[in-house]
This record gives sequence, C-alpha cells and structure tokens, in this order.
Amino acid sequence: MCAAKAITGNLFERRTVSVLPPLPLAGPYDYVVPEGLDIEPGDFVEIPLGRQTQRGVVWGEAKGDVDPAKLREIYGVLPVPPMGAVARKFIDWVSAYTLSPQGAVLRMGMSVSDALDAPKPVFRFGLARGITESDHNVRITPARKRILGFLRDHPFIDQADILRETGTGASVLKGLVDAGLVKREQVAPPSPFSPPDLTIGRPHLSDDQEKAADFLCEKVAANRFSTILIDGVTGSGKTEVYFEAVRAALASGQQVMVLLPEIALSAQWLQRFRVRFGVEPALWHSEVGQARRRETWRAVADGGAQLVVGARSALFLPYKNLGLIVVDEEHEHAFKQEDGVIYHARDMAVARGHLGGFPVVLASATPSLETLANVDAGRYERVVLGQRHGVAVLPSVEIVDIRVDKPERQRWITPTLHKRLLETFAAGEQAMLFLNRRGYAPLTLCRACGHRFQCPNCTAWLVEHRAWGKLQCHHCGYNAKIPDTCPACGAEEKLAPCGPGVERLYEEAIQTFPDLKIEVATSDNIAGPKAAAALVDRVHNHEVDLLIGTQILAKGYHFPMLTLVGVIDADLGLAGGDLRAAERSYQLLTQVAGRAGRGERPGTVLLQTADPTNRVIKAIAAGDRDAFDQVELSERMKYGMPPHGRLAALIISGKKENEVDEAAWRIGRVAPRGDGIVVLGPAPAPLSLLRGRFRRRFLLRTDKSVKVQAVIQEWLARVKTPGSVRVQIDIDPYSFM
DNA sequence: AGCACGCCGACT
DNA sequence: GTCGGCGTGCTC
Repeated sequence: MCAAKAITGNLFERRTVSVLPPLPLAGPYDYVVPEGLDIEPGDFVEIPLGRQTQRGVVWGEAKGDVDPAKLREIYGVLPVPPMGAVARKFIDWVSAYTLSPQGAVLRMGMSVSDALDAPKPVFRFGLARGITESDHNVRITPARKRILGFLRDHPFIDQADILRETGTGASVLKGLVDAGLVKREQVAPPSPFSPPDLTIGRPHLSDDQEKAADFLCEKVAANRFSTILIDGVTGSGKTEVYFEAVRAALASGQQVMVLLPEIALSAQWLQRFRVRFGVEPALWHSEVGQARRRETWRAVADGGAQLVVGARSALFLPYKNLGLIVVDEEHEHAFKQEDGVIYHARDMAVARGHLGGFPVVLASATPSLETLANVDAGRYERVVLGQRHGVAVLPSVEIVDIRVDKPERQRWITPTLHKRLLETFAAGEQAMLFLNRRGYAPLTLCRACGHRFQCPNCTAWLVEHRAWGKLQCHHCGYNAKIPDTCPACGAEEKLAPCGPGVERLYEEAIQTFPDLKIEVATSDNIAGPKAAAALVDRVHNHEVDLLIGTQILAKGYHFPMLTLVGVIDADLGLAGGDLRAAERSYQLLTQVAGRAGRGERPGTVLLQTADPTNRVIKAIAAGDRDAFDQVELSERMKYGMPPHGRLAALIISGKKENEVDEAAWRIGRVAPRGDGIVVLGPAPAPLSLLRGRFRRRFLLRTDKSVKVQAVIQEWLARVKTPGSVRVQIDIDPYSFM
C-alpha cells in the first residue's frame, strides 16, 4: 500500500526518518512516517524489519540512500520517554571510536526489551461515592458485606490486600464494581526507587578529605565538563570524599551514575552508601533479574532513579538528566569489555561527561598510567589523599626470597611466612594468603609418559579442581572427570598435579595449622553479593583466622583485625610479557597489601618471590609508587607504547585454521604504512585456539597524532574476508590473549 | 539478532 | 529417495 501511495505522487510529500534498531546493522535504516503520527528524533518506535517487528530509536533525518519504493512505514511510537540527544550522540561517538555498528552500541542500553511496553496498569478500589447499599437493588451477600466494610475503613487499596483481608474471591469484588457500589481507579505505579535522603549530614572527614570533597563539590556546582582523579592510598577514605560530590549533584536535581568493577561483590560498599543516603541505589549489573531490570530501565529513563550504581553496561542506559559519573577503582581491568563492542568503561565515561557537559570523577589508590599521563598533560585534575583515615597506617612490606628461604617440597609457605603467621595468630589477629590461581593445580601431567592435560578447545592446560573431581579449562569452561589412568600411556596412579592453586594451599594450611579456622575465597565459592556479605561477617566475627584466596580478596574489603598478608607467588602476574603485566601486577599486589592493618593495629605484607631485584617487587616493597610509575612510563616511551603512543589490535578468528591463516595473510599484505605507524603480525594469538576458534592477531602501534580508527577502516576496506572468518577490532587493547 | 535459503549425513 | 543439520546472507 505504500507503493500505491508512491505512484499517486505522495512520494515527495511523505516524511521519512532514519531509525536505529538494536542490531549490528551497518547503520540506521530509513522509514516512512505514517500520516498523522508525530515523530521526533529520540522517540522509541516499533518498525517492520524483514518479516518481524522490531523496536528502535528515531535517529534523525532519512539518509535517502536506498530506493524509496523499499521504504516501509513505522508502526507507532512506544510509551517511553524519548532518548535524549546527548545519549544518542554518545552512541554515535562510541560506535565511531570502537568501530562497532551503532546498533550494537544501542543494544547494550536496550537489552530489556519489554521495558518498552506500557507498564502494566495498577488499580485501586474504593467505595463509590454517595451510593449506599440501600440505594441499590443489589443483594448484599455476606462476602460483599465484608468487602464493603473493609473498604469503609481502608479507602483506595489494591485488590490483593482486599481479597486477603476479607477472605473473598476476585469475582465478588468484580461483582461489586459491576454493580456500581465499588469504583476501580487506575493509579500511577509506585516508583520502586526512593529519593535519597539529602538531609543526612556530612560525616566527620579528615582535613585532606574535607579539602578534596569541597573541591569536587565546586566542580559539580560549575556544571561543566572536567575529569578529576581522586588519588588516595588504600584506606584513605576516597569513597566518603566522592559521596559528597554525589550528594551535591543529587541536590541540584541531576542523576548520578557510579561505576564499580564487579559490583556483585561490593556488599560493603553498598552498606556505606545506605548509611550516607538512607536508601538503596538503583543497581545495574548482570545479576539483576528481568523484572527489576525493566523497572530500573524505565526509572532511569523517566528520572525516577536518581542514583544508579552499576557495572560498565550502566553507561548505556538512557538517562534523563545525568550530571555526574564516578568511576571507582578506575585502574581495574574489569572495566574493559572484551567481547561484542570492545570498550573501556572508564574512557567511555569521560567521553560521556564531555558530551553531557558535566564532571567525571575517577578514584584509585593505584591509578592507571593512562590516567596519570592525562593528569600530567593537564587534561585531568587531581586531588591527593596521602594518609590512611584515622589511626591506621600503611603496612610495611617485606620481601622473602624463596630461593634462599625455601619451603619444603610440594609446599609453598616459606619458613619466614610460617613464623609470621604463628606470631599473628598468637596475638589474636587474622591473616590472609593471596594466590591468584583457582583450583588445586594449574597443570596435571603423567609421570610415566609426560602427557599433559590440555583443553580440546583452547591452547591452555586444564586446571585440576579436586573439590569436584574435575579438570577444567578456565577459558571456555570445558571440564572432564579426573581419570585414574593416563589417557596416553595407560599408566595407573602416575598422574601428578604440578604447582599450587588455592585449594592445594588450603590443604597445606590445614595440615600446618590444624587448630585454626581457615577459609578459601575464590569466584567459585563466593559467587554473589550474599556470599560475599556472609564472608565479610564471618571475618568480622572472627570466625575465620586465616583467609586464603584469589584476586576477589583484593577488592576494597575492610577487615580491622587482619594484620598479615602473605603473597605466595608475587612473580605470577609478571610472566607472559604483555604490555601491562608490570602495571597490573603492581596494582594487584598493592591492593592486596592494602588489606593489611586497616584498623588500629599496623599491618605487614610478605612478598614471596624468586626475583627480589625485579623493579615491580622492589617498588612495592619500597612503597614508592611514583618511582614505579616513572620507570614504567619511561619503558613505555622507549617502545612508543601507551600512554605515549596508541595501540589497536585486530583479531582474526574462525573454525578452520587454513581459512584464518589465509585471511590473516591477505589482511597483512595490505597493512597500512606511513609515518608513525607500525603493524606487527599476523601472529598466532597467545591462546591461538580459544573456544574452538583459531585466532591470529595484528597489533597496530601509532603515534598519538594518528587517527587510528580511520587507518583501520581504510585498511579493512582494502580486503575482502570470507563470512566464515571474523575480524574483531580492539582499540586500546588491554588483554593480549 | 532472527529468519530464510541452501547444500551434505542418517532415516522410513 | 527425503528430513534436517547449521553455515551464510539479508533486513529500510
């Protein structure tokens, strides 16, 4: 029928717009606006696409690059507030920066499809005014009488309450409504998020904190774009400081977003939030259930949710009037999204603040080198918190050379660490052993033939998890039962676990300290906020003497009686030679060390290492972050690496190795050349087989002045790759897997 | 993302 | 001989 319209000459009069569905299409598609429909950019609309109905956002004027006869009509506008111009510009910006389709970026903020439906109506019931039972020729049964009596005392109440309190059925109530004795009114659904309590006073802050908080509040009041780093040692009270900025933004009527890494585990953070603001924030992360997501999405869009605390995906929600973003633990690698649209949430947050014209606060005890370089260049401002809050002092760090101070065979606790543990427990204090390796042993081999258990889908060893009797791949989740005999040579009882995981360390600990309460904490057993909160309680109540765990223990926990941290293998993160290995290791070990001595008693950290002269180890021991950063920055400068130069990666992957090699070779043949551009590759990715796909990598290193995105676009436009081979683009890569 | 079209293994 | 596997390509 739209073809008929076109023939009659309306072709030139009908209005057309472009609409972006949340799909990885090349860009928005053009549609015809049906007559009489009022449509503005930003409106959420329903459209036909292929043989299905899709939803999308009106992106702007039609592009007009497709045959007008192909255009179809928009079905209608959905009953949700339109997406703001800034949010749309942000999607365009992220799409251009990451070289992902706009629709793929939009999808990250539209993942709750039924949030776009009209909210389901909420009804209240009350007595019809001016009508009494006797006015009407209605039989008043006992059930009806009970309802009428109940409604007299409880005007305007919902159906569930009436039926429960009067013990009647829905049909009785319906009968009364039909008879005109009871009226039913539709009411606005109650907002699930209470407004924060802004009357709660500022807590006691140190002078440093006070100055920093005032500075941030000025930035919020200025209502302009700026980026401020709160650079404060572990335990210095960064959270209290940015809470003041959050309060200031809320008081001015704007929405606030706080991004946390792995939010599900931040029970302690949420408790502090509750104390300061008297309410629960709107949470946004992968574990929030369907119904709650829907409510939250709508409340963010209509402004009902003033405070959103979320993981990186919260960036893409359709905020009504966002006025402040806080990125806590800004150095965390968890902010880097590694599949689909590949982006770094911290950097996108800064871009979002720039587009929205409001401040962005980054907080860390171990800021990323990128952020420090931005401070040095004057792009970011910095406030420093140099001391621990209250009486706590930073822990002293000691190096234990495991080549001299040897543990027994198949043991990992050195005599020195053992002695310190005994002293700690004797003093009634708690200790933590840190080993960033889940499972029992990272490698299993056959002592008869040397066979090693490898993942069939990945270039990786299978990790023994003795607790469930399985060998597991930590990259794809593949798992198999631990066999009794070697699958290669058939030898019996010759399989030997190699190296330690936390389970094996636990085994050693319970043998060494049979009378202590020892607990293991990894992502395997501390899987959500509840488990994390319960663990925190047990540690606080001293139901745990010795805590053994992986990096989940590095994150912001506050255990006043924990005074000793033993790092079993400080060299672990330094192997592999990727760009950020030293930085990452420094950050992780500093954060772990920061768990010690947060209360009144001073803390000690023991780093077990086979390389005591390593600059990372030395820098942590000396507590000299500036020295580490300077050395690391000059190393990076030597090789033109970030933050001095720019980096991008191409990952070529597919199910057939020869096709992947062929495609990689052809891409490599037309690699860009020019001033300030270096292309490395193709090389097999460190995990050259991952989840059943073969992978090759290119690394593009350029000067800061080069427009990497344009270079890559031109590069890939010069080759055609078969559909069976996928090319992923990672701008500013963090992982070199 | 769906959904259809299109070529190779195990069934009546 | 078909039924159906998912590999590839398109949707304004």
